[in-house]
Amino acid sequence: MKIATYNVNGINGRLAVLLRWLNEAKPDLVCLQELKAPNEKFPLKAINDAGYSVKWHGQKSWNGVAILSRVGEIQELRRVLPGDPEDSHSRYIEAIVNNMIIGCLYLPNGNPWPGPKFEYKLKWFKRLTAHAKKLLAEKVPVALIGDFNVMPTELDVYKPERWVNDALFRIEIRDAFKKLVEQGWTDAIRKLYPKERIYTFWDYFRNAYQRDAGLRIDHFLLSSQLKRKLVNAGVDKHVRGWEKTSDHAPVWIELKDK
DNA sequence: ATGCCGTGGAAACCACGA
Repeated sequence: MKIATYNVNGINGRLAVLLRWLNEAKPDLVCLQELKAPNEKFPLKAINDAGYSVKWHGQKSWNGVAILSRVGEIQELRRVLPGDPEDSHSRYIEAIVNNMIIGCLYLPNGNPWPGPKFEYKLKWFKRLTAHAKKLLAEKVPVALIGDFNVMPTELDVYKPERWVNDALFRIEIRDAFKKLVEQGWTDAIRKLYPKERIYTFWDYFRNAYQRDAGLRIDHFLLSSQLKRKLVNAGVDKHVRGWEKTSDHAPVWIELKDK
């Protein structure tokens, strides 16, 4: 079972890149973020033709998340993170697939700090943490997957000192991530590669990709039932070098069947 | 230290991203 996450930065603008990568990597499940398309402009036929069924939650211009599967039915559980009826951003979708609960998320960016966007990010993180606790209490295989917009440690940033006042690296956000993980989640990439510099995002400008000036912000958090099955993980870094590509690269994990 | 690049949407600029 290969599960991937990919912030596509506009699913229609990146459709050729997405399809090329799906065909090459052949993930069984995929969590997508930043669709940047309203529900009716989701490229359903192209995704189906690539062999995937899909549940998605779009929004005009911004955000948008989707879960793709080529291995089993996607049983949607929710498309809103609980805790704020006023929140209109499409940043969360959750489903049962292959006897797992998959929570696909796009956490708010939060810049600039300080300000209302940063406060929204902190609140969203608290809501996620509360919901994550309930998911763990169900004692079933569950994964929280997506663009968390946080570099958990200094190992996850090319130049940590330049990012200390950025909303992706502010200590409040790193603490929020730490608190979430300490509920009992496993950061899959760090579990397998505790000391390596691994990035999942490179800015479009200043030749960030060529300089490998990257960030690790796309994560897999696994419950204990899935941690046991974790056998491999990686970043499809070369996809970031393709024409018309996203600023994120796809990230993936492999779980053994039993 | 910075939006230098790139998207979508509206309108030939703006909001937003990380």
